[in-house]
Amino acid sequence: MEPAVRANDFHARFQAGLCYGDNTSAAFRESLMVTIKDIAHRLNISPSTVARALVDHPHTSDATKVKVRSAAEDLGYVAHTAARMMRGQSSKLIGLIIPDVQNDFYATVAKALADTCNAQGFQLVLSITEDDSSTENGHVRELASARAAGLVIVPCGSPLRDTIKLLKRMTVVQLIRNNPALGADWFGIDDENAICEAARHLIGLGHTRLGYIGGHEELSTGAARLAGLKRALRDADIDPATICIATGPPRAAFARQTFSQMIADYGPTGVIAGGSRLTFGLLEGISELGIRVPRDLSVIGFGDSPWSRWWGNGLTTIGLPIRDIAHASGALLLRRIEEAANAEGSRTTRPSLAMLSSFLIHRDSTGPVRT
Amino acid sequence: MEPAVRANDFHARFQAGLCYGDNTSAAFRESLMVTIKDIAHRLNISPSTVARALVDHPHTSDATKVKVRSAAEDLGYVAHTAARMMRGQSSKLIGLIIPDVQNDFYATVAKALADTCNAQGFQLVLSITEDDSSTENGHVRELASARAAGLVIVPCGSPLRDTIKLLKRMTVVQLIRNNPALGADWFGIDDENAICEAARHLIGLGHTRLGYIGGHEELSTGAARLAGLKRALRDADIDPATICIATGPPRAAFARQTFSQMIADYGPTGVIAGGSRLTFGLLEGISELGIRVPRDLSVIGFGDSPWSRWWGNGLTTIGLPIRDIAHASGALLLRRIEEAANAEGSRTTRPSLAMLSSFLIHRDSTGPVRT
DNA sequence: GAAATTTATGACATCGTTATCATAAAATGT
DNA sequence: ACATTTTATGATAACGATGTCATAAATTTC
Repeated sequence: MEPAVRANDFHARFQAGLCYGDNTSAAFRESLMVTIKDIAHRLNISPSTVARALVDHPHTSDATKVKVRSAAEDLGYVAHTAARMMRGQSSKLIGLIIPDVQNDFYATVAKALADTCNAQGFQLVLSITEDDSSTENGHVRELASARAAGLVIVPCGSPLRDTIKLLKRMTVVQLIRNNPALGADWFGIDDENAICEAARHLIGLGHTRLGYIGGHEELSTGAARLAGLKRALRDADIDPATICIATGPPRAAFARQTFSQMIADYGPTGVIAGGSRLTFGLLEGISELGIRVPRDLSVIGFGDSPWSRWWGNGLTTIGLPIRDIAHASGALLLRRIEEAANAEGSRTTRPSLAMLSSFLIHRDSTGPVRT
Repeated sequence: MEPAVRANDFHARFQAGLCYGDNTSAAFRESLMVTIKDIAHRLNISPSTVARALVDHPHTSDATKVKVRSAAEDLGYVAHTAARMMRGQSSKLIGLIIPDVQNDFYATVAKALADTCNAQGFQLVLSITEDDSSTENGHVRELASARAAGLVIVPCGSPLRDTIKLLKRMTVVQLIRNNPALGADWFGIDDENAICEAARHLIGLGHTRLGYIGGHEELSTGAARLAGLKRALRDADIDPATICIATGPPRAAFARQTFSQMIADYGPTGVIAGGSRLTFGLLEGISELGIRVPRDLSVIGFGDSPWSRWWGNGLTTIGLPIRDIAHASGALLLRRIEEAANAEGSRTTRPSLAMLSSFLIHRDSTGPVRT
């Protein structure tokens, strides 16, 4: 049915495919290196004056500004960010450290932050960890080395000590997951209530053979979501030991495998995913096994995607105000950056921890239990 | 007189007790500014020696290396990328300029390139244009300013002259869309054949009332895809004037609106989307109008997404070797960067243009025309 | 054991920009 | 017209790391 990606005539074409480029010789590369001194030299004025003219310094005559700007344009001058940065404390870089981008959840965050950065003259450095603490460390180290003005991070379960040490010195906003060791601001979901509500929904439909696939408990989200599940169970007088709870790496593959096993070993009538990537894996598993939803299984996904309503007759999901979180965290980060720049020294305000509510979106992947 | 507070003062202050244990006070911020001189000062050796020890220079004794490393670790030294960059030509930044990230298509590219960069010690700067040439220009300018080592770009329809001027000087690989004015390498899809194959599929099923929603013709992809459509029509002796062809901005909103109108005005029995975001909009339109697929309409999407098979009974799509393209373009970019670094000056190799084939994935959103 | 060689270190200049200060030129006030 | 302010410019010194050179120390060689 679905052919695997063909390694088509790629190589042949790659090597054969040539076109005729007119431009380019030694000159063009050197022209990128046009410096303030070059402009100064050409106009027979001092570098200082050129620098001032370029940044619209008040103590500069309009005539000079015009002259300089025109010469700069002419020579193709492009300011050297690194040299500029040397004088200031920090760069105009903002880091975004997330486990994944191929996911509406994080892609939305990336887009929102990119917008925020863009509007304020920052550049966004995208770092993907895949939840690996060592990769995470590498990214954090590089961002520290680049003197990033700040960063937004979805920290992995147990960051390396070095990572924590570095992050403590930087302007950081945590997203989704909260690691108190960082003492940093946090924007997240009310995870406990999110899962609690979902579980209640299933219980309300008569389901008692429940399955839950969530992220590791070492993740703040993993723990909170699990707590929410247990609260719902307690409230309904269901012994948690009688249902099937699985936690592990928050990846699609884990959910898919776990689900297969869960079906074989336990046979739940309702299942909840405790993460966006886990949702994806769960749906894959359901497709694979050809399970009829909601006839034979009720399903609730975590995080609403644009395609959620196209899954079957619509996937019931836990909707998240992810866009709000992303925008708010970006705005907060910028504020913190400004604070750090102005109030050189002690930070008075304490880390703010903000939690936004989720909202269950009822669609047709959940239904009353069949007897 | 006395220069502003220097980083070297950190130690003096620390010992004078001006910095208190609480990690949220002045101390931690300044400690990020630990410099090679600080290490040198503490060990009573010269900065040069410290620098050499840190980069494992051959002419350095092991004893010194150990001493220096330990002191660096101790003080929490983090190399200052910008300062390092000053001597070399270019930074360790690689730019990725794409219209969008909230899209499997581009998200996959971002992931692949991030991996490639990561493996080679580069950092990925993510720039989102939303197909706006002015935004694009801003991003390119900033990347030039940052002396990015190279960049991968999905150029927008008609880049500003300034953008082209800048790009010509940089190490660039174009993705998907090809702008010959840049004289840069390009990796793309065989767009013409992609759409041609799709159209033939519909025609083969008996459809003659066809709709096509594609990107602007000023986009190289828009033009090629349209050409493919027309070729299929010509081969089947269908006058292009008798079907409904719409081109516009490659956004979901455009496709959604256009589709509504197309249904009202023309009533096609088969429709093809000429872009990944257009596909999304088309599907939205179909949902909105409650059209039964493939009973009343056959649909072919552009670009296969993980959720494509979950749409209805499966969406027939034009599959793209996007991962291959992304990886290959990243690898090529790195090669070009290396070339540019070594062969200081004239570039001998000409821009390569590589085109990969798409593959139609037959699912259940296409069927024979009803009579 | 002296000369030649290798090895380790320090002093200094440099990358491109900008902040500081000093100075020159112009504008203002009396 | 002269003193005073304002305004425009230039010279210089940083920012932090590193490459170049010179020199000191350790090693080898005859």
